[in-house]
Amino acid sequence: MESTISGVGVIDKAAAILSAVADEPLALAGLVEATGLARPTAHRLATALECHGLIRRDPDGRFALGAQLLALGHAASRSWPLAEAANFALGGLRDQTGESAQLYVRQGDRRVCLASLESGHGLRTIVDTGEILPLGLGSGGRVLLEEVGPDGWLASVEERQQGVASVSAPVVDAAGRVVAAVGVSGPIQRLTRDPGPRFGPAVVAAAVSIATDAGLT
Amino acid sequence: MESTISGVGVIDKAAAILSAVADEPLALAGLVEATGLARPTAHRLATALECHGLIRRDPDGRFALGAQLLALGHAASRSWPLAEAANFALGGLRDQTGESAQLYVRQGDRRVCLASLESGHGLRTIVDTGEILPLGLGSGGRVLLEEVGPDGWLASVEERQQGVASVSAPVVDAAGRVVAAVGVSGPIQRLTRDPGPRFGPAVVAAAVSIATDAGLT
DNA sequence: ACGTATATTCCGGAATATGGAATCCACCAT
DNA sequence: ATGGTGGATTCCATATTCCGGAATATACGT
Repeated sequence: MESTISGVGVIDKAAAILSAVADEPLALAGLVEATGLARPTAHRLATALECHGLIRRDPDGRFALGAQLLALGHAASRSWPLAEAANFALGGLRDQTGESAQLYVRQGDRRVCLASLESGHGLRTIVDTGEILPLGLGSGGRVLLEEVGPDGWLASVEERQQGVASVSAPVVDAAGRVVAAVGVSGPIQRLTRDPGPRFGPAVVAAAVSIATDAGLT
Repeated sequence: MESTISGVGVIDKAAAILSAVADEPLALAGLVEATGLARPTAHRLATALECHGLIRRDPDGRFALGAQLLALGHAASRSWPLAEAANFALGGLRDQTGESAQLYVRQGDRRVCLASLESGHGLRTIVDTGEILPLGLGSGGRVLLEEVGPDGWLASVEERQQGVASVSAPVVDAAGRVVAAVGVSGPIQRLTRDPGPRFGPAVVAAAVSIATDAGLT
């Protein structure tokens, strides 16, 4: 029976419960449907998670993500050397380009925003820390899939969102593995339909700077 | 055999691993010491959590909090009606008082910051969303312990941090239970050593407004 | 090349999670 | 009040799953 993905069944189920509940608060019946677990099992695990603050009950009694996850998320970004290093370099990148700058890491078949600084313009792209975006769409995602051009950067225009363009570059570790993607994004009006040549070099420089500052050498 | 606190042993252990790792990245040996688990058990559970992105390995191979926790933390604050309502009311409170404004909820024997807006002053208190503070110290924490004065607010001076004072009020649900604490905080120089009378009414008003907007009636 | 410290895997035994069925509860309509 | 319905919650025997001592592998320093 190799139906367990992590080697520990209970943890697979708990993770399934958390991501089911992450989409929207769910009553027990909804949780059962979303996870495929038996009703007593879903209930037992959800209440167990509730004991540890990973899940809470909303005013209607439905299961929702708990306060402990806020604390852990905060601690997670604090403990990430990459995020510390990035916040400095992203500041420079934003000031230099005048556009919003973000850092993404891969998480399974998606990407998570590790750090984000917003442009001062009224019209700007907004991505929150912790936000999830697809891997295949947008320059940041495709950089994480190792699709990089010969100049070390990759540009995309209206792939993920209408009217938005972006330029990203990989942050690589000593072994050459892509560990993150830095990028700037903004409206086509300012970035134009071919933003690569104009923003690429600055983005690549920021990526190198982040890798150095984070000690990936 | 009542050694299990949530009813599901594996979840207790996984939660212990997460909070151990939240303090600082740990090698397996450190994880064993911090949790009291057997080495193989700690390893198996940690790698299982790693499969789901709740834990990652830092460049030195130690266990640290994973990217999925950022995503879940973000989703958690999104799904919190209280946080939505608070961000509006906190803005008003900050503009009205000129000081930093925060919302806390209780999480076990601590409190977690659900939302935070910072004062425009150069000298100001800074608390991040997701940050953890003690329950017993500071007006916000003590409000969560139901210690409220007759006027509906509570002030504290230099309890938690030197030079800082704060005034907080409880957000109560329909049943009268305290579900959160709103407050303003800032340096004694501006708040004085008796900030209650000056800020209390505005804080109480914000608390009521949050309760209403969040649908707690 | 050797020794040490650490991480990782193995595997039999035993505690633990499982889920069908029964129970309880809140709410609504009669 | 009373019966009925849709949910959540608890029970419990069973088998599955997890546990952890011991063996092994790996990385690192000398």
